[in-house]
Amino acid sequence: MNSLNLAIVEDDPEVRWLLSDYLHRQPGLNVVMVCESAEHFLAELPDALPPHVVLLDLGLPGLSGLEALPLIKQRLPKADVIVQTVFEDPDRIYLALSRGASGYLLKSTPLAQMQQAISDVARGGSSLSPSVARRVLSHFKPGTSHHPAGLSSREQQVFEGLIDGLADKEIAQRLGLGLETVHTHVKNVYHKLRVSGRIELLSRAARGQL
Amino acid sequence: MNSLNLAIVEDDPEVRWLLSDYLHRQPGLNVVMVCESAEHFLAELPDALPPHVVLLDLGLPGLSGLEALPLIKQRLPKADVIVQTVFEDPDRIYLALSRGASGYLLKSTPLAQMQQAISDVARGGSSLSPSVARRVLSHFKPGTSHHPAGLSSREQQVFEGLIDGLADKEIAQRLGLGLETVHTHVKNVYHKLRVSGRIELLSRAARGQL
DNA sequence: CGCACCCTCCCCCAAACAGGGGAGGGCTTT
DNA sequence: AAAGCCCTCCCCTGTTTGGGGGAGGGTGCG
Repeated sequence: MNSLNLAIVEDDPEVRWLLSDYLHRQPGLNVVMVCESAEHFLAELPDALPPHVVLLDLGLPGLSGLEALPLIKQRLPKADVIVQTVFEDPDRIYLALSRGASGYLLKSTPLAQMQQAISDVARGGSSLSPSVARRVLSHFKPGTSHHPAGLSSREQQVFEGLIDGLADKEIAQRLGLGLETVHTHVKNVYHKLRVSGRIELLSRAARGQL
Repeated sequence: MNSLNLAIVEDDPEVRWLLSDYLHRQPGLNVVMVCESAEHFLAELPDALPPHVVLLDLGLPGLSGLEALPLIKQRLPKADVIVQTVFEDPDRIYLALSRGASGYLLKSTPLAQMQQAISDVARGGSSLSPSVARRVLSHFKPGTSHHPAGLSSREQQVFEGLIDGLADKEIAQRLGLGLETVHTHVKNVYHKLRVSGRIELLSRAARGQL
């Protein structure tokens, strides 16, 4: 059980060689598949030892890594997929993570850290390159994510109160305003964000659509 | 410019000594403050070289690290704070990250990785211990978050309707129930999740506390 | 069998919310 | 000076929520 089955999916022959060569020599690591495309990987899956960890390049020709991810997770629900790429844009990161990637490493990652990441995910952890982690964390900072455009500064404050689940009355107290004033701002916020009310607003916020 | 000013806030004398001793010897690292409490740290800030990175223990007596974090970020907006703790619970992680932590390391982290983390954040990255990263990533998977325990199956369905921002009437239609029935389920969901109503429920969901 | 739990539906009522209107004062831009 | 936006407050109404009660039928367990 100490042997960890690893699959590598990477189109660049040189990188593929480097990776498989290095990782193959690591004790406890068993490189069971080395594929040049997601299609090959999926096709060869039934014939190979099921991998515990898949190292997946995002920039693949044909079926991209992003498209392949859900398919892989579907076939191997228990496997951990580490995504490896040069791309650092928030969209790709978000998509990869929401599709079940257990790690997101940039191609600049040294081989030793790559190996570390593999054993981290195998132990039930996750691994992110520092700059990727920074982007992920910025999602959690209220100041960064909750910034709908087009709202006046007062409306921003009222909006934050709404997100915090406060009643109009409480927002009024927090901001030192009259209830009716808050009511007006709230109505304007609804119009500008084109929601029908608090509940739709919060529901969208809960699902990251704001 | 190559010298990185570091502050350490840690109540355990032994850990404090270990950290400061090790980090002090690293080239390019300049340990400018070593404090046993957040209060000391804040008090001594004006007299010291402003740190670029703060290593902050969460389990401090008096002002906890979680409480101190916003204060530190307020005084040193450009500094990166790495939180260090034994705690691995989602609430604490979420709070620390939303209050601006640039890293979240468990106390089990080896000193060498600690140093790596410090230079990572100094370069504009972030660093998370693998198990923490896993929890953070699970936030991005839609399927994982919406599964509150203790709800009956009907209540689960009603709960999903609530998250989707539906009114009782709409939930009733979706599930083919009477309005009053939905009303009852909704009330039970509130009680079980201990929220005062839809708005608190959605507000918590929006902030990942559910 | 009794008990607990769930699902279903009903009544009542106070509070909050949504949406519509208006109105005065300030501020910048044209 | 006029127009436009923002902030402040007030009026009205109907609908929705939230919280309390009860009640009948189902299922499962000891």
